[in-house]
Amino acid sequence: MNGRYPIALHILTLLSKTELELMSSEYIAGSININPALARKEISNLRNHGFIESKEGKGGGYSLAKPAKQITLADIYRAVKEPHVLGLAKNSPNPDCPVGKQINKNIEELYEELDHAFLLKLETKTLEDFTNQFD
Amino acid sequence: MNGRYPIALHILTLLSKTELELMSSEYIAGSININPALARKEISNLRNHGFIESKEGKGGGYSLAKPAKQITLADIYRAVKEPHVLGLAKNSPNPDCPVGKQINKNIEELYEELDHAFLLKLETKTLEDFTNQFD
DNA sequence: TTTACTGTAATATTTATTATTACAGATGAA
DNA sequence: TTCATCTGTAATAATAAATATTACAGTAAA
Repeated sequence: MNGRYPIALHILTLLSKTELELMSSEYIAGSININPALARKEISNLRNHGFIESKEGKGGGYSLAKPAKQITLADIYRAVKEPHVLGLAKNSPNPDCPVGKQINKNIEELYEELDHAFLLKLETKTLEDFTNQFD
Repeated sequence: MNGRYPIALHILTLLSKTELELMSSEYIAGSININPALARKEISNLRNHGFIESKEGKGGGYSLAKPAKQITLADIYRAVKEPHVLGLAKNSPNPDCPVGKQINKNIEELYEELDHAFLLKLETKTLEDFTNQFD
């Protein structure tokens, strides 16, 4: 997996911690130490998932769209997730091999189960729980 | 994450399924549909972790080093794993930001807990369980 | 001593991720 | 109205990671 999950978590933590009305993408990007355009891209995704509200124009910026207590870490995961927690090989296994011809189905089933267990754990934690760990 | 986990699982499934004494890297690579050198590289890693035995020279090849029942999917995960199930950002967050200066510690703690829960689930499944799903 | 394997390194290629640049559109304020 | 400041998004470039390829030394059986 790539760095999208920690970045999303960072963004949402910032928004849940600020007393300011709106926070700019420049400040957010500066805190994470990434490019503002990249920050806006991830923010845009999080906004589409209903976590963030934005206001355009001068004095615009971002804020949480709902209380941190109502956002679980599983919700955030689903907003940025890869197809599966464990990686997928992009090869097409050999259909003439007894193992090759069945392995994709069996891996798929295993992964479904693992993803489910993983989300169950993430479900128990809210953004508020996470941000409460900060001073 | 990348395709190493499914590849490792594929290799070990093949070895647990074959009645042949030794299986060649060429056959293994052919079943997965990857390059033999890449297969040998992952095999080499799995051998270092005690899952596979190899024999060099003419008529050489690979076999399981211990019964599939004694290998859990968690063992395999640990042999190929990334630092964490969820991705890490490689950026250094801004130390002048109250959130930025603490987030790495808090993410690290979260990830430890998630990895632990994830491994607990993988621990319940053996390679034998997985290979039993094949005809 | 030839043949068929593994072991491993070096290199090339491809793909994925991240960064950069650019600019249209929105909004508030002078 | 017009300027300044912000978001939204696309296009492109740069970098990094994953994978493929090639090569060949070492080993062991026939």
